[in-house]
Amino acid sequence: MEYDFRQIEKKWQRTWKQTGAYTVSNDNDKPKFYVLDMFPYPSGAGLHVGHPLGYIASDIFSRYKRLKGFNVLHPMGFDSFGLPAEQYAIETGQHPSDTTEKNIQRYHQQLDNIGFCYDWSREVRTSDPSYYKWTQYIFLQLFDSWYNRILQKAERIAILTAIFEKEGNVNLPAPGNKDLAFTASEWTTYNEKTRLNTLMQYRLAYLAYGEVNWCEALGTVLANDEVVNGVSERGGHPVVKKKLHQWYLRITEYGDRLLQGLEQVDFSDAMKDMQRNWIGKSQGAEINFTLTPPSPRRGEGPGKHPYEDEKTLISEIEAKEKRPGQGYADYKVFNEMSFENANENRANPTEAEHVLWNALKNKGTGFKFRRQHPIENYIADFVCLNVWLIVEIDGAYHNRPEQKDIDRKRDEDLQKIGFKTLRFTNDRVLQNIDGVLEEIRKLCEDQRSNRITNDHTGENDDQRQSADGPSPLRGEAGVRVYTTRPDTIFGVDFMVLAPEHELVKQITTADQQKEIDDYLNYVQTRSERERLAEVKSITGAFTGAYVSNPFDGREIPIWISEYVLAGYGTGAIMAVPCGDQRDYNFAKHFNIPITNIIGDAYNGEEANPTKDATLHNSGFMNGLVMRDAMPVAIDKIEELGIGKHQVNYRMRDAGFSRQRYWGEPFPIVYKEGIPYPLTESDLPVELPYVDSYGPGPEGEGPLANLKDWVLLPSPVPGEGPGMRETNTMPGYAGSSWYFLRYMDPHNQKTFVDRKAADYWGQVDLYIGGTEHAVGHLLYSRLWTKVLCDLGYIGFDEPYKKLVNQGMIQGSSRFVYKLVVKKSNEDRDQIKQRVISEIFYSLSYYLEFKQGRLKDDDLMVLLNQVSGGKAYNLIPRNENFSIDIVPIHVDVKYFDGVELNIEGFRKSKSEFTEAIFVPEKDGKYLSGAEVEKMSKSKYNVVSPDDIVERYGADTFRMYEMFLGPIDQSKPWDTKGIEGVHRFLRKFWRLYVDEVKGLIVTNEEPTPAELKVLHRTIKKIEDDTGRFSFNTAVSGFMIAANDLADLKCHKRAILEPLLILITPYAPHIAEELYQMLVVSSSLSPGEGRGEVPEGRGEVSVLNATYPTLEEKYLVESSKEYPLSINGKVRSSLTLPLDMPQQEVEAQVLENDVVQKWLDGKAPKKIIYVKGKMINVVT
RNA sequence: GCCCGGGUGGCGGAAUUGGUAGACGCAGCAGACUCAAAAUCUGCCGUCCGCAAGGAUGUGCUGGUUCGAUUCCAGUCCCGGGCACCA
Repeated sequence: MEYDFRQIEKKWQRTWKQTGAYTVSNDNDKPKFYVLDMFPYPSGAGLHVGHPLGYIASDIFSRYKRLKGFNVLHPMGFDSFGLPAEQYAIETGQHPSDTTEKNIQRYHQQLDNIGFCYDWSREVRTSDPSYYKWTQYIFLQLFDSWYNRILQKAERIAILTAIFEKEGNVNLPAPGNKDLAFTASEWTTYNEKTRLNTLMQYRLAYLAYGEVNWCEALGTVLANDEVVNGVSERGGHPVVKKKLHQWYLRITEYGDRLLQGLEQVDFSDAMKDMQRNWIGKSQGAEINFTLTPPSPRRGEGPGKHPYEDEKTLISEIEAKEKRPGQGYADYKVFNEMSFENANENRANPTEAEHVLWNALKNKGTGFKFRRQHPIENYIADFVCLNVWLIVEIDGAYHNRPEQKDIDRKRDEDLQKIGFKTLRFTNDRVLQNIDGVLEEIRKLCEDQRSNRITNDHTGENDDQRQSADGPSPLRGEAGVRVYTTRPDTIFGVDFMVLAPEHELVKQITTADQQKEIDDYLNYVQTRSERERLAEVKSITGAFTGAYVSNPFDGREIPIWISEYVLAGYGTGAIMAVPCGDQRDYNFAKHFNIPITNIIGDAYNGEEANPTKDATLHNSGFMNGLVMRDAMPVAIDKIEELGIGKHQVNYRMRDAGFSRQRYWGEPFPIVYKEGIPYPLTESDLPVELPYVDSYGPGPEGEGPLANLKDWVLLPSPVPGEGPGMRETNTMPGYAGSSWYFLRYMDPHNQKTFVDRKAADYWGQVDLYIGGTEHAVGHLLYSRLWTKVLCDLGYIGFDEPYKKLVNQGMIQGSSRFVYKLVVKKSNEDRDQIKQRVISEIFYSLSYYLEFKQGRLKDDDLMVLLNQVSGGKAYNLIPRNENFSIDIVPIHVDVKYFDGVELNIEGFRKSKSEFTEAIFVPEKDGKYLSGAEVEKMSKSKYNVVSPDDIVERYGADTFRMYEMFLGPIDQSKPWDTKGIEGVHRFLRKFWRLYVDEVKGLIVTNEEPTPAELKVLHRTIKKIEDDTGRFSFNTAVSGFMIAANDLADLKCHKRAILEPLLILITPYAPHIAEELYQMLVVSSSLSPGEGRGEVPEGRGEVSVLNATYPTLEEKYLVESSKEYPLSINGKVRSSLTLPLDMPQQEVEAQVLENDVVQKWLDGKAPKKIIYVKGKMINVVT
């Protein structure tokens, strides 16, 4: 009886399906084990042989664990929302749900062919409303949560509002806006809109107006990890920054926990490093350097204020006003004098100011005002810092046209910083103080709402990176920097601001204005891509302004440069050229003198970023090692009140909206611009069916075109109309929690029952590719932590162990085509002309490229194979030259590297008449190269073809045999023969072609038992450590040994079947059934066909054989006998022989005597059970 | 540039704690069976010298530690992956 894998595999796949062999119960006494694959996106191309690698590994492990007595959950599903289906829909007009369904069918079939043990009754599809209902539900939970930094966990919004009512937000600075501050009583005065806007600054899923990665070609925004080198990860389209209203997940709040969680999970170091890198936590200090007034000493003269010329005018007016000096103060350039002026003015208010102040100071508006308060370059009459509102009272001179310009400029300047100015005339204040107050109050409220909502400015939004609450000193004049090296503060030689930094326009001196403007222009004209593509060049400009070093008072010039990013830290750095290479390069380029604070450690030619040098020129820190100086510096900085210890993260909050159709709709409705969550009973918000997938108006998604769907007459009974959110969720939404749904896939009440979640718990083994290191894995970890904090599940890391499978690369094949070029023309104009399809075999190509074959030689060869027609085929004259170029050919036309010429001829009409110049032995050989498997390289191998030709068991074992699971390796179809031969050999241990089953009940010999138990040990060890390739070789060795021993004994062969079941389940089941139905055997007796439908006894549920060490115990060992470390001979000795006797035996050995040549050895090294070495 | 991996026959790879380098398989060569083919089986298979016995050499390169190094240490080159002006 032959090994008929086709019939066997089909039969058992059918049987297992019928008997529900893979159905898993949540109610089981056995210990649980959860094995998960990263579920696939069902693409139109189907699976290639690279995809199942991880699935096979997890399948083997699942089956192994099941045989070892575990209740194993091993599910599969589809990540079926996503861009490609939509792109395909745009191109072909087919609805994504149709193509997705079709693709899933195909995947199903392909996966089933390979014989995986998935419990398909638990299948999930992220695009199925019954699934995404719960994705939407979890989104609502994120929306209804905030991160309590004190308790380090997510809590419900209701808890937050309760706290606000009690104590305002003094202890809970808003992560979305660190300048937001209000008291309990202020909170109680807030209207609904203000409250909701305030809460939005805390929610874990929040809406904000911010800079996003906009991809025009895809018509959507992309998350940071979906942008690679300034272009989209999918498709490589350009990505630009754009400001849009977007949903975000506040992942930055979880930065620390995501970092700490890595300590508890078993991921590869590379994977952990990638995540740590992405999170990018750094410790340092934020320091404020105060601006120094322009000083004549520097020979630049005082910075000339644009309105200095107005002095005459002013004095004129002053004479008429009641208070001399006041007018001038308005335009005074900011310096220390401002404070004096302010104090002076407070003492001398005008009458109108006095009246208004009395009304404002006892909170007549409900908002706190200050008077005569310096703000940047100006002094405001009245200001409410909470809502950024300035109130000015204007005297008569403000009516003059010149003054109006000045006022407008002033208002604009303040507007740029964020202040709104409200102006009243003296008369109005004096005549209608109540009306003025009401107007101020109203504007305050508006300002408050606006400020709360509009503060998410994407990349410029530094508050989202700082976990430590509000930063000091806003509005105080100075340059705030973030540094990880406060110990180097005495080495600061200049400051650098990002070009976009808000201070730039305020501090630039008149002299430097042009230079700065030119530089800003230059920066603006450069796209993101240019900046990235360009080799780092040193550019920058000097602002003309200075700060002083708080420790030694040194004046430090302020520069701007592209190399400082607006989006990280404070957007400004203190440059220490002796310790930072970029600062060094910048200093050299612009001739800025460098201060050395590390003595000999600095060689003057490059920066030295060491932390181990001793500090010089560093005031009170002199003599300290830098590493130790850091806390000293921070303490001092905090003591002086000029800064504080600060933790920064590189990671940004995750954008959560896409302007696409094929994704989860948001369960959100807008009323008067405010987003409201729908209730659970409104879920799922089903994705409406559309016919066109074009973008909506103003960067909105396709859903915005569905007016009927968008407009809700009355979202909540008894309330006004609302508009649906038209964005959809990104690809990672559904995949962030799918592992939970498998545990309880049909639950209608909740996304996973707590009992089911408690039973299955963490995924014990997760297998997938490294490409999800910072995307899916990080988001999935975040969701798990939130759901754990909120009490839905009892663990906060989803995946206990992660194994990354490597890529299977394609092996491309080339043929070498002759082309004729016109050679006497410009390079660009060379016209390639194909006279006929002529292909040279590999060796000619190589020799031609090495110059060992010339054009004429090629012609001679061609003449031979074409029967003397070469010169008819290729018209030759001196204007032409010939060349050979490699072209990709589909691997299916090759047997190894030999071309199947007939098959190739048939593949395309132009090849039918092709001429081949073969090697001397008549074979046409191709070139081969290892490349990524892809359609365009014609090197894709489909698992379907392989399974059809060799069977699923062979395919499974071969994929494992290729090499270590986590390594990338090329596919080589030829090599599969070896594994297939092995399985046939394995089969022949049990079944004879003629006699049928030949398994006997004879007693096994010690040698046979040794083979079995050695194999048990090997397979258990190797499977346990995911070394599947060596396990397969272990099976081969066992089969070879047993065949040599002519062993056909049931006592050996039955346990062996169970061992191989995880790897090759079909053949194992077939043979097992034969053995089971023939319980008493004599030689030659055996059943042939095994009937279908026998589910009650199955090798899938057999008991795993137990290793018995006693069969492996050896009494003697053949030792390698080496002399001076080189093996010269071997010597078999009993293992229990004492050392002295061993040494005596060794000395008697002929080979040893020969090498000793009569001399006594210096030493004999004897390692019991390992080796013997004689040292002469 | 920084951070991780990795360099072993013609090829995929093995050597789990420092102890016989090249398991297992592919490809190749020689042979058996066969009218023939397929299938199967046997032998050889890192390189160099040698008929052989045997010897020399050999895990990217240069050193070191050790009785003994693919394995540990230092330096260096190359390949792959990740991050990339992150202060």
